[in-house]
Amino acid sequence: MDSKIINLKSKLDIYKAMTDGGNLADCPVRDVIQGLSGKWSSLLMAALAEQPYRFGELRRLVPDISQRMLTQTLYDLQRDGYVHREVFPTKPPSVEYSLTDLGRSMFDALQHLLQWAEFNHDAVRAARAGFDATQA
Amino acid sequence: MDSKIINLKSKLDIYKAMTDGGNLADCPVRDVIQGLSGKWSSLLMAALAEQPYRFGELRRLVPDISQRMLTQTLYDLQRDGYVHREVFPTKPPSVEYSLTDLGRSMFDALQHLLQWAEFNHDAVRAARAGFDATQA
DNA sequence: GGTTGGTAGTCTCAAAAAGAGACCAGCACT
DNA sequence: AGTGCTGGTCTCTTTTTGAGACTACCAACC
Repeated sequence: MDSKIINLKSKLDIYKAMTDGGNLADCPVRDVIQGLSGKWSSLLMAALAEQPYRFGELRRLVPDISQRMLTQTLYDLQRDGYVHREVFPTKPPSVEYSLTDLGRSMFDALQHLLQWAEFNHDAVRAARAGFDATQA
Repeated sequence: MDSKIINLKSKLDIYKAMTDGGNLADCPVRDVIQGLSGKWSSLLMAALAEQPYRFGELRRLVPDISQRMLTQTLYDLQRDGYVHREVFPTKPPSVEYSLTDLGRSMFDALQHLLQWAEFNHDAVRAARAGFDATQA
């Protein structure tokens, strides 16, 4: 009887230890990553890493983003300290977005993933095709 | 008269050149990144990078994921070739998920970003607090 | 032999997020 | 006066996500 109880107990302990020890569920990483895991975040970071852009330029540069999502994603990136927003009081006032130091630092890390993606997208596409074939 | 037309034209050309030349909107990177930009993808990758897990183990390991999203995210990761799914015909059949070589390769790149996040989450939290203060 | 608990999921419905597109005010050029 | 540019906001619809009930099978327990 006890053997089973011990089994169960040790299992729970293992899970608890994992949750505490692993860096999976504890907030710091997730808290930061969630801000970058949006559909447009990495794309806009890549754009702004190249050079500063104005709102309308970004909209034209990424034609399939809606104004609403562009506004909101830039707002989120600004809030997290990656992007600097500067308003110029020209006749039609223009707004320029640029990376902060923190943003550039983060983009350096993100860059690895982007390069991996560029390099291995054939492998991923092949995997998808193969998977879909076996499922059909 | 012509000067303005030329201005407009050159502007359009610039945008066009950007769209073609930049790696922002062209699909290869986006196609791959979108698969990783889900809310749970990087978290599950981190878990499986540590060791293989079974379905129920992952569910307990990440308590705030719903079964639906766990099923679907694992499915997507498997489809993109990052995760291997193996069914063991035990009495209650168990399913083990593990990283493929492609998955490990991708996680190496992702790891940079995760480490950056762990290292800089104080700066990000500070930026958020400061931003929220000025907006209030 | 009926209850409980473990396996890995699916199904349905509500809530949240994203996309599409109208609308705004102000100014410049025609 | 009409058109187009600036950077947005507002509303409506569609998609995605989350919460949780439900399936089916088996094993142990009472």
